[in-house]
Formats: sequence, C-alpha cells, structure tokens
Amino acid sequence: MGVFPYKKCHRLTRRQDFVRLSHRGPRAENSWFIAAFRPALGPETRLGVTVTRKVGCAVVRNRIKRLVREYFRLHRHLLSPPHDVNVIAKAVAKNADNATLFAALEDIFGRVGKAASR
RNA sequence: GCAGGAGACCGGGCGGCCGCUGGGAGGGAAACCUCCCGGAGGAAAGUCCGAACACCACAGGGCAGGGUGCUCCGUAACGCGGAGUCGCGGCGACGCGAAGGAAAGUGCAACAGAAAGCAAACCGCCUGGCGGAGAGAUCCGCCCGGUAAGGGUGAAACGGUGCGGUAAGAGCGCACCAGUUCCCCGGGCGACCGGGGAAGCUCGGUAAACCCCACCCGGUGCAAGACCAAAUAGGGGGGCGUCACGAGGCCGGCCCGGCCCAUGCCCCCGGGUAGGUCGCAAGAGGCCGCGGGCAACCGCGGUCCCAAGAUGAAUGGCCGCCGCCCGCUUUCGCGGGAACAGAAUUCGGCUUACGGGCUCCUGCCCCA
RNA sequence: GGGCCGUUAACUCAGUCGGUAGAGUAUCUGCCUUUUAAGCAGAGAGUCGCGCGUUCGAGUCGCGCACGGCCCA
Repeated sequence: MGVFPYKKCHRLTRRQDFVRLSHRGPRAENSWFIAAFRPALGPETRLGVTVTRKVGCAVVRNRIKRLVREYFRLHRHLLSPPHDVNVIAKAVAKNADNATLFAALEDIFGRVGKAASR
C-alpha cells in the first residue's frame, strides 16, 4: 500500500451511512463547506462527499468532489481516532478557485480534528 | 481592403511526483502488492425522432388516438440525408419552406364598412312616374326599378388594360394579358417543364380550425430482464375434469368478441426483500485502394488503426518546459488568459451551447 | 434513466372557440373620522419567460430554447 491511498474501504458507500450522519452528530461549518462526522464503526476513517445540483452543472460538481477527495487522501492520517465524515459543499463553492477550496478544507478538517480528539 | 456565403477540420503538446479505475499476468491464507495495456465529447448535453436488445400483451376485425405529408433515390430505420421540382428572400455567392386537398362538408373573420361569401344598393350614375320651382334650358324632393364603371372602409370587396356597346352600366361583346379546367404534341422514372388548342368568363382567405385523402405506428424501458441468495413471515404455483348462464372480474385506449368463476382430483416446492453476479463493451466502426453512382450511399479487397465501462459512481491534484492569444516593455523579459462542457445499455440522426484557424466562392472599392 | 406540469401587474391567480389583457391583495390620491383602522370613490402599473414561424391579426396555434417544480423505478 502506498503512503496516501484512497481505496473503497475509505469511502462511505451506503445510503445508510449518509443517513446516520445526517441525523444526529456534530457538525463543522465554514463559508464553503459543512462537515458532518461521528466516530467510525470500522477501523478506517471514511469520507463521503455531497454536492447537490444546486451547486452547479456536472463539470463544476465533479471538480469540487475531486478536490475534496484529494485533500482527504493527503490528510486522512491526521484524523484520529477513525471517524466517518460527510463533506457537503455549499452553493457558493462553485465560484472559488482550487487554492481557496484547499484552504477551506484545511480549515474545516482542522475543526473536525479538534472536536474528534476531545 | 471591406462586407458576406458555403464546405471540411482541430478542440494544446512533452515530462516528473502523488493518486483513482477496467482488463491481463504473477505473488499472497487474506487484506493487498508488483508489472503490462487501456481510461470523456464534438457536442458525452437537451431527450426531439428512429432502431438494436429485453420483458409484457397479442385469434381476428372495427373504432378511437398519435405521427408524417412536393418527387425520386439512400438507409436496419427515421420526422434523417442526397439529388431535383415549385414558391419566397437576396445585386450575388447562396439561403429558407409542415410544399397533399378549400369546384366533399362544417366553422371562423374583431373594429371599420352599404355589403365579409347561395353576394350586396350607403353615396353616386341612369330610364320612367308623381309633386314643386322656373319664360325656358333645367333644377329640387319623393317613388317603382336598373346599374358593381366611380367614392369611401378594410388584411381581404367577385380579374387587369383598351375599344365597342348602353338610358346608365356590366365579360354584355371583341383584342391582348393573368388565372382555372380539359385535350393534343414533345422532354423527364417522377414532382414538373416547354409548345399548341378549346371552353367558360373568373369560380376569394384560413386545414400550425374541425376535417377529408394517402402512408406509418402494440406497450414499457437496462432501475428492461436473467441468475445466486441472508434475516423475517408462512404460503405459493401448475395441470385435468365437472358445474355454470349473469351480478362481478380480466383481456394494459375502447367495442364486437373471448376468458375466469362454485367446486373436485392430481402433481411440484418454491416465491421473494436486503445484498451479490450477469446483462456490460469486438462493430449497421474508422482508414486506404478498386469499382458503381451527379450525390447521399453501396459492393469487393486490404489494413489490424481504434474500440472507457463506474455503481455514493473512476478518468484527478501539484509542478516544470514548449506552443497560441492579450497587456506592459525598444529588445531581453514580466504578468495574465485559454471556450462550451463530464460517459451511465448501445447505435443512427436532429436540435441547442461554444473557441480557433483553413479552403473555395460572391458583391463593392483601390492599385498594377 | 424515463415522464408530466408551470412561467400573465409588486404578490396570488383568471383569460372558452385566435379579435382592444382582467380580478383580489398591496401602493398612491380624495371623501368620511379628532386621528388610525374599517368603509366609499378613483388612479398608477404588463417585452403575457425568450426566439422563430402560421394568420390580416398570437397570451391563445406550431416548432426550438431558458428557468422553476413534481412524479416513477
């Protein structure tokens, strides 16, 4: 396994997982994203990305999802103990460039990390 | 040089690091790892048509409903394409056209106008009659009629011009022109075109109003559908026969019509949700050559060129160099920009969005 | 993936068979009242989502787009 993998076991793949996060559970928020999270059931920290049609067309939504995944791939190991995280993009995210979104993700994962380690 | 028209084409390139994903090979008990090959578009979009494929329905007939609508070709098929015909637009290159039928029937036409569809008399014009005025010519009023040439209204008013004709007029008659129908000759597969003749005088618009005519169309869609199969709950399916005569149900638009029923006997053990596997990626393909055809396209041969397959859903991120465009700058260089847009069963079209250069053609102007 | 509907005044909606686009609320003005509310009278306001076509004439008919919403599995 490489240093920064992103395999299927690192993703939320069931509707159940998303529903579980959307109900109760802590959230972190800034101008571009909302993150819903709670301690993982398995041994790995897992990611889900939610970008609704309100955000933009398919090209815009794909770009945002890829950026979120890329950031998660490089920084997943910083989150301990393992958590399930769902990152939801706000509609204004379509206007931000890649560097801005990476900064926003750094901010929001920082908040998640702080809350998770407590 | 400016303004335009048509056609075909491209949709940045190379490299490094970190990743995702399909297939193949190898290793491993497994998680997984290593290597090799592949991984968004001309529109992948809108879902407007047509098919392939799958399941459901289906004896047959009729009605309804929907679609198409000049001709001939092409195609698996099409509402698509090609070549033509006619009409319209443009100086032109060229473009556009749901382009069958209004002498089958029904309907509609506000306002204006006398009248809007078996024509019609408001004004005007004219013969005649009555009354009045006047010396008279004649004028005025009313009435019975004639008249579509003139006026005004309207999107549209029942051919146009001229001559004759008449009380005034009128295709009432004649000549030419336009149109309609029919006949003949020639060309074309055909739409239709060219020429000649006759008749009748002329028969309006709207079918993207109902409708008529010709041709086509069963429904639903890969979340179709097939297979494997936890937990939970206990039932489900098939065949044959007897009875039956109308209340009900079914036949997936409706009707004619057809079937089911109450019950008996026999046979089978499976059905199905979560989840998984398949469907699911190698063909109505591209290119080259030859042949046929004006062309769309077709036939034959070759090439082995290309051919993604996810399923909370991959095709990415960061960086360097080069090329293109813009701004600043004498140059060097610096900074910025690069459109529309992301496969979801697969093809053929159409439509819409959008960056760029190329070739040919047209009109006008200038120079030689 | 497939299907259906809507878009008309600031807001909520009518508008049949094509013929001068209306109603209620809100706004403004006047009357009434000590004043406000209520009531009465009147006024303003519209690219009928956009484009092309059919027609003498289109909110209405046809086609192509845009935006919004809903349904099925």
